[in-house]
Amino acid sequence: MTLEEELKNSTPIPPRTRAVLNVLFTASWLDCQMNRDMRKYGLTSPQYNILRILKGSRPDGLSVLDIKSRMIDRSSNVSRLVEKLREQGLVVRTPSSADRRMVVVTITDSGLELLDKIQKEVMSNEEGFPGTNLSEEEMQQLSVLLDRLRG
Amino acid sequence: MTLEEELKNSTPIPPRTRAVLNVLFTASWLDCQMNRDMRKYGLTSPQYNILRILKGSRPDGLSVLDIKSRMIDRSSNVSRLVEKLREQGLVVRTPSSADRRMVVVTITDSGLELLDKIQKEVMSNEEGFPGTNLSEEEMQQLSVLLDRLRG
DNA sequence: ATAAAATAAGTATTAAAACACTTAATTTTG
DNA sequence: CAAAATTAAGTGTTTTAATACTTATTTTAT
Repeated sequence: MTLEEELKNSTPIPPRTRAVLNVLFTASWLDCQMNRDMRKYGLTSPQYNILRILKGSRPDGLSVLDIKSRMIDRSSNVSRLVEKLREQGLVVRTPSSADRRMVVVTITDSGLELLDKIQKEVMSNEEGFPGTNLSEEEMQQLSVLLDRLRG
Repeated sequence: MTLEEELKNSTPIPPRTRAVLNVLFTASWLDCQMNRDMRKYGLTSPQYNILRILKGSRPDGLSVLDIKSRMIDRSSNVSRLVEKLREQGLVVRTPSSADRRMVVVTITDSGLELLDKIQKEVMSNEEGFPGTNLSEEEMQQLSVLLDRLRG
């Protein structure tokens, strides 16, 4: 379905505007799917995002600011999101002894298990996620265009 | 700047995941810019979106549900957004005589003026918006890939 | 014609985002 | 070394989003 069909637009949209709207619309569509999928596991999509980041920085963990700088949506309030994850036992907060302002956040075994389970069940599910619509090369091409769009 | 640089990712991300993250990240970046620009005019980005939709459906206007179906972010609460716009005199709500459940929303002259002003000042501003980073063909190519990604 | 189902809009409530502000610790500078 | 500036994390407050629910109207089915 093209963007014009999705947005029921009668008049054709100029290419640049169309590309911008399409990025926004596709992201909203993806986020909606992700939130729906994550919900089953008691997570929101930014919470999932944090777990994914922390998995990649094992076993050291990351400070709150480091997490923030790696997040997709940088306007998120990381302190509160981390606290929610901590309540569920998915991460641990360790005050840093080197710099006592800092707190190092680490993913727990339980958090890793949940993340692996989600990635196994959801991300690899062809229906639940953008699957075989684009080839691997086209996926790469898409990323190149997006990287360049941002300048 | 590539996504890996933006997200400070040490390990390379597989193409499919990278494309998905890239769409989400780029959209967040765009939305952030839009919100910053719209703010000067007393609008949020979904409010701007509604004005843009209503401009395209002059002079008939649209029902609340029709607006919703044309919006980028379909989870928005259109009733309340329309009410905000009405308070600012940018749209008018007219109860439909054919179906008294329906309300037809129309953009006012004042709304049109504001929209034109924004599009003139912001959207055409090369700095303020994704400008010449991609050629027109590449913009089209990007849209084609995104349309296909959604299936 | 009437009861049941469906639809449109709006609202109430809860959860989350946005934004500025506070506190505590560290670094810089004079 | 001490005061000022900077940095890290967290909190308070106001908006906004998400979800389910309510009301009014219209359509469908009996």
